[in-house]
Amino acid sequence: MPELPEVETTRRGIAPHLEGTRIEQLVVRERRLRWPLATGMEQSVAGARVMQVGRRAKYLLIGTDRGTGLLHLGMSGSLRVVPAALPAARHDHVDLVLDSGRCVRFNDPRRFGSLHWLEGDPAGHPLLAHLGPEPLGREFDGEWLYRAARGLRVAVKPFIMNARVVVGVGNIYASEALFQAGIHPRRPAGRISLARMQRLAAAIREVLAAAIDAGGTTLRDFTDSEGRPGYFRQHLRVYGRAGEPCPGCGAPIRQEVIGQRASYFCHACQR
DNA sequence: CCCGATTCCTGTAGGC
DNA sequence: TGCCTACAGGAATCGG
Repeated sequence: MPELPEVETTRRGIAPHLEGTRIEQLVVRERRLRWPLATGMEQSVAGARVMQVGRRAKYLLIGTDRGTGLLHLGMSGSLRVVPAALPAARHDHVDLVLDSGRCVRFNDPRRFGSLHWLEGDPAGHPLLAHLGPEPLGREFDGEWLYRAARGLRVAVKPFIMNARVVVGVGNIYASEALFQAGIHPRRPAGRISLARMQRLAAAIREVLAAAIDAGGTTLRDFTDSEGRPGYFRQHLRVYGRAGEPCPGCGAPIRQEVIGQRASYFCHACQR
């Protein structure tokens, strides 16, 4: 399930293969992704030289001399760097065929991913324009969270998963960060003190940074650009551990649905 | 504006 | 063993 650490792991894996190369061809086998691929995208992309591979929220931005590829992995998407001649497998929807003889291959069984080709400033695109700060960036801190939460009654877990508040925090890391901060996931966001929001912001940063260091979390699908899983799963303290003892106090970890998402927490340690 | 519910999709796990 | 159903989840969008 690609969240920010998995997308960043993917970015780091593909960037050295893409930067400085030319995209000879865009091969599309399936246009029906989260949004249908624009007709004519193949013609727009062919021949573009990749300048840099960036990331904003969970989007990868492939910056070229003639436009920007905006790619989202959805929840089951992955990118792999493979020889261009390797036969495509099931769910291999798109190839970026490079002049190096390799290609970057997008596989996505559930097709929640997306690919757009942007000409002009990517930041102005509707999908990017209203995003909140990067959790590992300078403008994100407890004060930001505290201010954003004024007057809100929504539970803090969906609050931190809202991309207008802060980007990149998905279901797994939301549960982990709230556990680390000692905050109950159902607590109304607007009823959390500044001091506790500072703990929460620190926890979000720490959890995400540690997950990036581990190459992301592989629950089922996720692999990096060379097909390897991430190793953060073994560091998860509450996610997916319903009934197991809390690492803090030993009480059983609870699983409840909050905001239509499975949430894991310790009723004793998180208030 | 706020917020909960719904929607897209398919592989997998669990129940019987 | 095999069938059927429920569930997983990012995030846009809808409805109240």
